[in-house]
Amino acid sequence: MRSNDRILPAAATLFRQHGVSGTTIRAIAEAAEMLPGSVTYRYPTKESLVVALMEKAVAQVSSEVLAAVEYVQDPIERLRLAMRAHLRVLLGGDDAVYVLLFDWRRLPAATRQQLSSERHRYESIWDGLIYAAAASGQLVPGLDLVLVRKFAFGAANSVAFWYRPDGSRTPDEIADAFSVLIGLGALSEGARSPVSIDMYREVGALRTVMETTDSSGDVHA
Amino acid sequence: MRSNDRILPAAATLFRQHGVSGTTIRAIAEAAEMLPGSVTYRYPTKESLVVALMEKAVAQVSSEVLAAVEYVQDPIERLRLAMRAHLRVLLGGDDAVYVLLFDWRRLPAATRQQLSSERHRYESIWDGLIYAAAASGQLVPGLDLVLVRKFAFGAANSVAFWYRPDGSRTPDEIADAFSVLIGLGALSEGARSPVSIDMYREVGALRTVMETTDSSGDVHA
Amino acid sequence: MRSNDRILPAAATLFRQHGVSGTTIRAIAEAAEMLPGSVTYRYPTKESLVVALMEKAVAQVSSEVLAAVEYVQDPIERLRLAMRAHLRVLLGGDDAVYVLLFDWRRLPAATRQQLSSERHRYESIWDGLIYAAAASGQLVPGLDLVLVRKFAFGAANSVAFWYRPDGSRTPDEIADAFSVLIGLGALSEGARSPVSIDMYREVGALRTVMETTDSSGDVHA
Amino acid sequence: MRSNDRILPAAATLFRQHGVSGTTIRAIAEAAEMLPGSVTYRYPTKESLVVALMEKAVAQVSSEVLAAVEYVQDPIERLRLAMRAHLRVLLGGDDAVYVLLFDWRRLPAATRQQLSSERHRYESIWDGLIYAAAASGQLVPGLDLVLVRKFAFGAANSVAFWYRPDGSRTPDEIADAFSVLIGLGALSEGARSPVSIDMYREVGALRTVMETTDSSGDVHA
DNA sequence: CATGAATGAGTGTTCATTCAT
DNA sequence: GATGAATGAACACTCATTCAT
Repeated sequence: MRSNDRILPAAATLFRQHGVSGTTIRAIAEAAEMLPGSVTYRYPTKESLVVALMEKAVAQVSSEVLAAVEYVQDPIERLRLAMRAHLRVLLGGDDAVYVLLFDWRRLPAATRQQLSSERHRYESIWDGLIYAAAASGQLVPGLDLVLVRKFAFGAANSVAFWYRPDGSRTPDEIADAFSVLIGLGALSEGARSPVSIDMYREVGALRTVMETTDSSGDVHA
Repeated sequence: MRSNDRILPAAATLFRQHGVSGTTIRAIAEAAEMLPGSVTYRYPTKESLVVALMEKAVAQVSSEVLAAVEYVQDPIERLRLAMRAHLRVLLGGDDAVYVLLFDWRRLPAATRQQLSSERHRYESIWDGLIYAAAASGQLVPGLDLVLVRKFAFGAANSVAFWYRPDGSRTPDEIADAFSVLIGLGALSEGARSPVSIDMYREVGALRTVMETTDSSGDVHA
Repeated sequence: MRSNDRILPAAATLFRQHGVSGTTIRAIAEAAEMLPGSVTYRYPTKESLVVALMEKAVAQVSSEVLAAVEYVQDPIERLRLAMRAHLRVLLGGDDAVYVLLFDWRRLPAATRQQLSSERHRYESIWDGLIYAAAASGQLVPGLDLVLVRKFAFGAANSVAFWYRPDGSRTPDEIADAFSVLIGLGALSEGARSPVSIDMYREVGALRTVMETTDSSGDVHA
Repeated sequence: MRSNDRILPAAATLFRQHGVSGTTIRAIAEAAEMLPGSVTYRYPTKESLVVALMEKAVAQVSSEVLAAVEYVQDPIERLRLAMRAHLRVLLGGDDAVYVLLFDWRRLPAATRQQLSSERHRYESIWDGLIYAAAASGQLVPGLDLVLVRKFAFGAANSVAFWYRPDGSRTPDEIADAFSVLIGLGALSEGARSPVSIDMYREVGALRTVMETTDSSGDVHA
């Protein structure tokens, strides 16, 4: 039980960096300061390691999101807090969540099946939040809620591609901005007033910012 | 000159399904109805295949987006049409774009460097579109354009995770729905919610809907 | 620890027969009654195998030569005994020394560098022996010692090309004959010509003799 | 017939540097500024290339040695001139001879058989020279002539390992020194007079010389 | 004559996994 | 619990050779 603590984080970090199939048991063992045989001793197959990692990740993000909205009633506020919690976990340094996000599609079908109940539990949480917000009439009317949900998650999870801890915005600030975009259709509100000169500057700086954040390997294409 | 045509699509499809490191040259050769040595004859290394694929992908998506906006003046309409073109290419069956999107981060740094100029060219197209929209005064002033852009691309690209050609919505409908969500255009018919709010009463029902669209292996956790 | 003992001799024998680049890891594994992966497990690269082999060879020939001259004072006798020891090791069945001799030039420069200190140590032994003989005044003065040394080693090492264990002369006899040729010692029995000058009258007869000793694949062209 | 001129020298040079099995048809083609298929067009197999090369080499060295001794009668002088001619060809830049020397043992038995008549013709030349010298009574008495011959060739051919065109001795000078050592048993002659101080200097310099000549990849062990 | 696309056997090496210790 | 030697299938890649053009 002791070295378990070392294997899982080491595997998560490597999986995040190189993907599951791009990571070797040897590399995990080395990062965990063990021998390959010892890793296999605890996790008989590579897949079992992935499963353990994903179970841990979904449990963590679920509990964090639930805790965040626990004492709040307003549906929109609940969505906002949930988004904050989701991004906090995603960006907060736990590499396990990345694996859950970006290697899920490439897991063998059998493994996906095995993990689906945990994932469904987390998705149900969000389903409830979105349903409640829609039922309260505070979301963009007329849109397919399923589509809204997919867009929201896609955008939120893609933050992991470009977020850098030393950047200018905190996870909470990013989450709040996204909540506005999802929940209010913000761009459509208000008059089509001319933009200020300041905005030009910002757009002019856009490329520069992208160059900077891009060094982490992100693709915005 | 003849088999070149077969290698690239075969590789793209397999890369999309299993990732670059999860795809073997042998598998590509088999899919292209060749021998492994013949694949290596044309693309001396696996990486050169990836590079060729990405170059093709970015060239294609660039030209499609440029063509889509060519004869349109209104900046908002241009953005909306660009999003349509982007999603059309992304979802339209050319697996190469998937690779560009989802394996970029795991490419060796040297390879990324090699491709970065092409990618930047495409990103510049979007920068120009966004800049023009902002300059025309048709966007809500005061918004963080960088975040809006990241949100939009994250959401748009994530469609690739769950889109299925046999689904109920075309790429254009999805693109329009997204444009509406972020306030750029009118709601197209297909993007309207096919179900009433009443349907969502039971969260359990929502889950069923998701399972259907999700079976492609997407994870929104 | 167990199979290590089998890999090195197997590799030495094959390297000697087919050269380093003409020998496959698979062939070595087969000769050592293992699987290719097991050979690579112990010697991660082919080159590391060559290095290990050469290190072993030079250590062995060094210690044998040093042991042979240990209790002898006369510089000429020391040279004669050293030549005996050198040929004994070279011809004595340890194929590793062959590799050291005949594949050295084709090793990658980096590998040669890695091994050069060991080789130099052995060469220094001979330098010392030659220097002492010269200093004792027992060599013909005025000779180019450098050329003598090169001649001696060239001739001695070339014995490996044609020597056969089942031949009529022992390594010691060959060594003594060479010592006589270059004026270092008395003629041993075995090195005396087994045939009279008369036998050479017919050059055709000489050819027959050569063919017999030459069948190991030597070329004197 | 035109590009033949390019293939053979290119192959010889590469064979010398990396050995026959260490040289690829691709590399030869590249050095000859052709394509791999074009090399195979002229020499259907790699082995046929080796055979052509060796035939050329042995023809050349044979004719040069025969020409050198043509008008000379004295057996010892004939040996000396033959050694000069042999070394001149060996060191004179024609890489083909190297192949004949150092890869002969590793040729397939069938190929060796195919070339043996040419080789035998050259060896017979030397057999005649040595026999005549022995019959004239001018060689070291009592030694096995076959052994003398083997030593002489071994020493002479090993010069190729360390000779450098920019060195301090010409091929002819080296050949003459070797002729003395073979033909006269020079070291045994004369009184055992003390060596001069100059000789110490020379021996002291031995190591330095070796270091220098060694950079070509020679091993004297 | 020469090309170069294609082959298929083979290369050195990797890797998840097993198992005796 | 943990080790590390050993496995054997698989991997990316190489290579001499073939052959239609």
